[in-house]
Amino acid sequence: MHSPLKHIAESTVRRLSLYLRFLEEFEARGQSTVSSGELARSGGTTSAQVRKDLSFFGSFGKRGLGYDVKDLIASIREILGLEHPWPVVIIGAGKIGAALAQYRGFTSRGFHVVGVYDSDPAKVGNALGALQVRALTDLEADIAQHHPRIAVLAVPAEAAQPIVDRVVAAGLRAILSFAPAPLLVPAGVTLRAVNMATELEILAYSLTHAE
Amino acid sequence: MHSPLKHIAESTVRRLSLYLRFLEEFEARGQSTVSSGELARSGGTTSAQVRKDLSFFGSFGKRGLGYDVKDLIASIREILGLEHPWPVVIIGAGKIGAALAQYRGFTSRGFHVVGVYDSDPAKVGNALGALQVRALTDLEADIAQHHPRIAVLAVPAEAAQPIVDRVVAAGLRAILSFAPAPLLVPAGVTLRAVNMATELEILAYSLTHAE
DNA sequence: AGTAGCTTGTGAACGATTTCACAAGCCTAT
DNA sequence: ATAGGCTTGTGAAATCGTTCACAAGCTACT
Ligand SMILES: NC(=O)c1ccc[n+]([C@@H]2O[C@H](COP(=O)([O-])OP(=O)(O)OC[C@H]3O[C@@H](n4cnc5c(N)ncnc54)[C@H](O)[C@@H]3O)[C@@H](O)[C@H]2O)c1
Ligand SMILES: NC(=O)c1ccc[n+]([C@@H]2O[C@H](COP(=O)([O-])OP(=O)(O)OC[C@H]3O[C@@H](n4cnc5c(N)ncnc54)[C@H](O)[C@@H]3O)[C@@H](O)[C@H]2O)c1
Repeated sequence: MHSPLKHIAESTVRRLSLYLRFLEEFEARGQSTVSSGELARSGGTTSAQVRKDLSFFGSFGKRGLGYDVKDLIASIREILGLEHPWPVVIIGAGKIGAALAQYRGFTSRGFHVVGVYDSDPAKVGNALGALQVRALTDLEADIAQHHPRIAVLAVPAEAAQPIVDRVVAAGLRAILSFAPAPLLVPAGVTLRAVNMATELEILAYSLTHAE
Repeated sequence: MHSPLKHIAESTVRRLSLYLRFLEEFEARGQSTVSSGELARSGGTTSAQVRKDLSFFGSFGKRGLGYDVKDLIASIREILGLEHPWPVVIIGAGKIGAALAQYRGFTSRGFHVVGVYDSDPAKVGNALGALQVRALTDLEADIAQHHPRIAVLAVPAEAAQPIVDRVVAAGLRAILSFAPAPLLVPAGVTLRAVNMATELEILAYSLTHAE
């Protein structure tokens, strides 16, 4: 695998994550090799796209044969940085925060929720699966102790920016926010925002402008 | 507003949704006009981008002055198709389905949840805010009666494709899926998939490859 | 009425991403 | 050992999306 000096497009990284999912399905079905064409068909893209995406990081296939499923899984996991687990904190133990805290789809992919925090004393101590909601005041001390690498924000929009500032001050460098609020982070911190109303609005647009 | 014969990029539609949110904040603060530059600053983009995005749909501003906040809100709402409410069904009343069913951020933007469905008899009848979970067997009859336009899927991955087939057969043409499964829809149906593990994996990639 | 100061709307330039197309390479069969 | 059939890896071309840069147009002021 070369070290990618070039900047890699987000769309490429997103597709690698998709390929990984399909490869795991191929593996579960006992298929030992896969061609770029098969992978493309599962992912709704083209074989050239699959090969180009991989080519940014190295050369993983055998001409005439395709890719070894297990090897390619290992390679993509390494590219994405998934060879080791990522500890995650969730801030906001409301409806969506509670759902995320108990989501097995995170754990199974190596994202371990090490803490869930809420500012509401009525929520503190509640059990969420194996976890207990902790007081927001414990956040900094817990971060110093457990070194989570990613923060997931599930607080109301107006509470989001102060929380971002706190987790950044505490040393976190990656944030996934579900709050529909514009958030500012300093350079060097990656922020991703999932906005579900926007997703529905894109669907509304597509229905409105369908022929 | 011209009828956009040209295909509009998804990134443009997504930004329009964002602009709408900021415009509503400007309106709430009593600001009556806004320039493309101000809008750009809120949205983390450039003034040229804002103007270009709008220009695909017509000409909404006044040179030297900017945009009238109320007028632009109305125009963007019309572009996105938000002048009328959109009835939505949610399928799967588990943790994430329940959170979505009670999410006020949908209702406030014109997406009305008219039904929540689950195949588990133990869940049927449960209250979710003002709604009651209904049996999956009621789905087709309810769709015929209430004509929802959008289906939100919050069922386990392996249940997702059959549900997609059912809602498509029942006439729905837009689906938002939270299930991490590759889904096929016929031409003419828009499917969007939100994959939270992928979001975290993109963050893991960015942390892994940070200098 | 004319000027100064802003801001829009938009072709054209640029940059990024996707698609094309094919040489290179591997496997099997003869 | 060679041929045939496949599939990769990758420059080059094409397409798509963003940014630039400026003429056109509005308001306010004199
Ligand atoms: N419910 C959904 O389906 C959904 C979907 C998309 C986005 N969201 C967004 O996610 C966020 C949470 O939504 P929800 O439905 O879970 O709301 P909720 O009211 O159920 O939960 C919010 C939680 O955050 C806690 N909180 C408030 N301020 C806090 C702070 N400063 N620090 C820590 N915790 C704090 C509250 O005590 C509460 O427990 C909102 O921004 C919402 O817009 C929700
Ligand atoms: N919990 C999360 O935070 C989260 C986040 C992202 C994605 N997801 C995905 O969303 C989906 C639901 O997750 P969840 O955590 O809510 O799981 P869950 O087990 O709490 O809920 C799933 C619900 O779907 C119902 N169901 C199963 N088969 C069905 C069918 N054929 N028709 C209708 N209902 C059916 C079940 O009875 C259950 O109530 C899963 O695909 C999951 O991967 C969940």
